[in-house]
Amino acid sequence: MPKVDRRILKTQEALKKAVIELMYEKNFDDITIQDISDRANVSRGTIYLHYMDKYDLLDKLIENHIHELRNICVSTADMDFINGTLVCTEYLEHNYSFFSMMLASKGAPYFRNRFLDFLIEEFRNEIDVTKGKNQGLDEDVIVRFVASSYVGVVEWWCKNDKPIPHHVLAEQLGILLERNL
Amino acid sequence: MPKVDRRILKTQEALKKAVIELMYEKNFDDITIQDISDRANVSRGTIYLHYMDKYDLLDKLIENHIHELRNICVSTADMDFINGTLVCTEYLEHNYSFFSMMLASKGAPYFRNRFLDFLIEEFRNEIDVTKGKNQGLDEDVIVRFVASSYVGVVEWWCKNDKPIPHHVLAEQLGILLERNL
DNA sequence: CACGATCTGTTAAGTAATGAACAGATACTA
DNA sequence: TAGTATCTGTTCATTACTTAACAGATCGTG
Repeated sequence: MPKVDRRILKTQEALKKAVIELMYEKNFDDITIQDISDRANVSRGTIYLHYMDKYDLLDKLIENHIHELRNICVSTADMDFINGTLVCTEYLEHNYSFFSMMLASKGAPYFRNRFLDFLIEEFRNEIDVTKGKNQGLDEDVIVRFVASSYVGVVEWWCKNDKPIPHHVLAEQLGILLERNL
Repeated sequence: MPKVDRRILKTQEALKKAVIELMYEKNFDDITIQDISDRANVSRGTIYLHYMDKYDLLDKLIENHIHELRNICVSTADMDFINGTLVCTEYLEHNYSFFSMMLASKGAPYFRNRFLDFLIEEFRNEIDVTKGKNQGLDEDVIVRFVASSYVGVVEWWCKNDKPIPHHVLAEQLGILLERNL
């Protein structure tokens, strides 16, 4: 790892934080590059040193989180579903402002789909339709079934402002995943 | 005003914030330049672009706040004591982490004295021993009397974790100042 | 429609911050 | 005591960010 300059990390952090904050306040399409640079306290031109435009910035922001989740899946591959999911919900908890904004706000179907695709891809590695409880079922069907329910539950959790602690969420989701995979 | 580069403001902000945070955790003498640069997420060498050493940094930090308080005194010169003091306590409230750290921590007599000197200087402008209720009193005595009591009350307020809202503090201090000046 | 205002994306020149290195100071400890 | 480790203050070349300016796009309003 070539170790990136801390200035790069700082401005990118500031920009991402600014976007999240602004998305709480207005629709993404109504957010201007100037809004973002003002909020992040960064020169407007600097944004273009890192991103093509505001859509690219949002993209990278989303992609980062998906990437992190993917890493978590790799590192928890040998855990059971409850403990593996616990690591995931810890990540959700820790980045709650992002996920709740992306899932609870009306105008963000883009992330929901991106999240769903990621989960489908992950669960496809878990499923085995040649033996066990899912023998004979269609892989596409069962994968889609589980991924959709997972997104739905996380959506519910975010939209309702964390009605249960994240570790309880992990436990319950873990049980349900265990039952279906 | 030549308008300073926002990078300068950002690093100075980060450094000041870092010092305040660290002073909650340990004695100022035990804080190293490295601690500060690490906490502020700034390169160590950068500190020396702005300050001579950590004592200079602390000095400037204190001086900034005294300077702001002085400006407040100028801008409130034509208000009565209650409303004028309200603007001051708003400033205390807004920078509570700084003032409480500086006044409530054991090892910070330096700021207390700096604050006292500032108040003496300010009250000297207010006092008139040639007429009114203080006619015949010694200027040094009355100025010192009022300034000491002011510091004492603010110290009490900080050490006891804001036992009353700042505007109540302002009102009561205003009455007491009115009575003595 | 024309207008003023605002936003965009890009450029250029200047400035601040960076990481890495350095010798010297100070402190711990074996 | 020597040896190790950490901190300091400074330097240097490189990089990222800054401001200011620019023309062109978009938008709402008279």
